[in-house]
Amino acid sequence: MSSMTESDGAKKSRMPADERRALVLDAASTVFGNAGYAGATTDMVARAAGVSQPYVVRMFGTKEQLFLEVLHRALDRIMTAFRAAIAGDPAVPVGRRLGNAYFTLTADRSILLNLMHAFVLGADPVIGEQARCGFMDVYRLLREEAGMSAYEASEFLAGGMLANVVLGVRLFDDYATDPAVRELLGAIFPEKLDLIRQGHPPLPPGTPPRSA
Amino acid sequence: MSSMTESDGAKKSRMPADERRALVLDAASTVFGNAGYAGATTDMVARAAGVSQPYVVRMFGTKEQLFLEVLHRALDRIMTAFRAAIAGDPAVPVGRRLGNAYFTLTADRSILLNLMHAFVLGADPVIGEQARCGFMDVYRLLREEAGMSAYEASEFLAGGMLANVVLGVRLFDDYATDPAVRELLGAIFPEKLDLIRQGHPPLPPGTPPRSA
DNA sequence: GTCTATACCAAGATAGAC
DNA sequence: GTCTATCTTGGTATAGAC
Repeated sequence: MSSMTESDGAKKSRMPADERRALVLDAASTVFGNAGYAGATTDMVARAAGVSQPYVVRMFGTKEQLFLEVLHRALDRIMTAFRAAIAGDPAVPVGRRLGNAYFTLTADRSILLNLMHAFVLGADPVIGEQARCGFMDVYRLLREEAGMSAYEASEFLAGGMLANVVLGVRLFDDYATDPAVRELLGAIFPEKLDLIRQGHPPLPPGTPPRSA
Repeated sequence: MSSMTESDGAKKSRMPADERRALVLDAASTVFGNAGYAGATTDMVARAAGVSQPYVVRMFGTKEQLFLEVLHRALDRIMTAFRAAIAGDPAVPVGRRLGNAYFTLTADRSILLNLMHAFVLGADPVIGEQARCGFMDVYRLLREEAGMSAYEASEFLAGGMLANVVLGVRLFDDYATDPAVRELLGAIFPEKLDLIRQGHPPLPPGTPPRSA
């Protein structure tokens, strides 16, 4: 709870800590998602969040801790979305429900991209450790909570990883020009293609275009 | 050809340019594979290759160009290995042959890891572009040269991406301790597990253990 | 062909004002 | 709670000797 009473109309003024924190975390997710852990700077994050660079460091301690928070939030979102899917309509098969849930997550591509950045940094003593744990947590959820077999779980994960790579490599940018791209996207996201065609999916509403 | 005549017993002395260049490129592949493009430094590469930092810059112009060479070499290795597999024994199905070829590539994990680092950097104007092209080149090879359907190709790619992630996140390090890890690896690399168990595969012979 | 020395800049983090 | 100013480190790249 804050002691402030003035109305905050998206102002530059001060706001409750939790709120600003969430704002910066969102910005960090986007920036890290695009540039990766090492490629991103705390200054990029600050700019994207509209605050000063020292402030983001102050809030999260270090750049590494900030990334870890981004990573954990991403893992949380996935686990939560999957659990909701598992608890969903029993008329449709779990795999299908989970696939839909995953596709929905795609709307904010930074979630999946940060996972990938972490996954590929397994050599890092701290990030790598967290990445391993997170990855296996998802696998265990698939096996134990969703009731998938080892084979089904690995097939599901494989599809997810391909989707992540397709998001990461920005294949959608070439959707219009390259027929092979269209064909591949159609194979990866069956019956989602109509959504994709409408420009809906991995180009989230609130994400400002940002290079490097 | 060099004008030198002295025998080079892994000496610190000068050697033909091509040879040193290949040496540095190998080192760069390892270092970039572990730390990623931004996370790696030209100094790490220099150390790993046993030369001075300015020299690696001199040889390749910039860090970015060095990474691009590493990336292209990785793509080359894959395309070459796949084409060899396609031309292989017609008695065994193509998908099987390609899978085996991919598993063999796994012996030098830096090849696959650098691909992943590049794939997830699609937002980068130059690396991203190369990554997109390389990715689609592989897809087209699968479709046009290997004769796979769009569905088969995407399934194959999905399995490959999962394998890459498993390499990146260093799941093999937990092979002994975590039963879930063993189960998953068994599902991903069927009938390769005996090799894995012997410690053979993604722990290549000549790669010095390197953290960060 | 390869090194040493170094210029130069970018980035993370700290101090302290408001 | 948030900023400005700044210290410090580390990293790319250049100059030039051997």
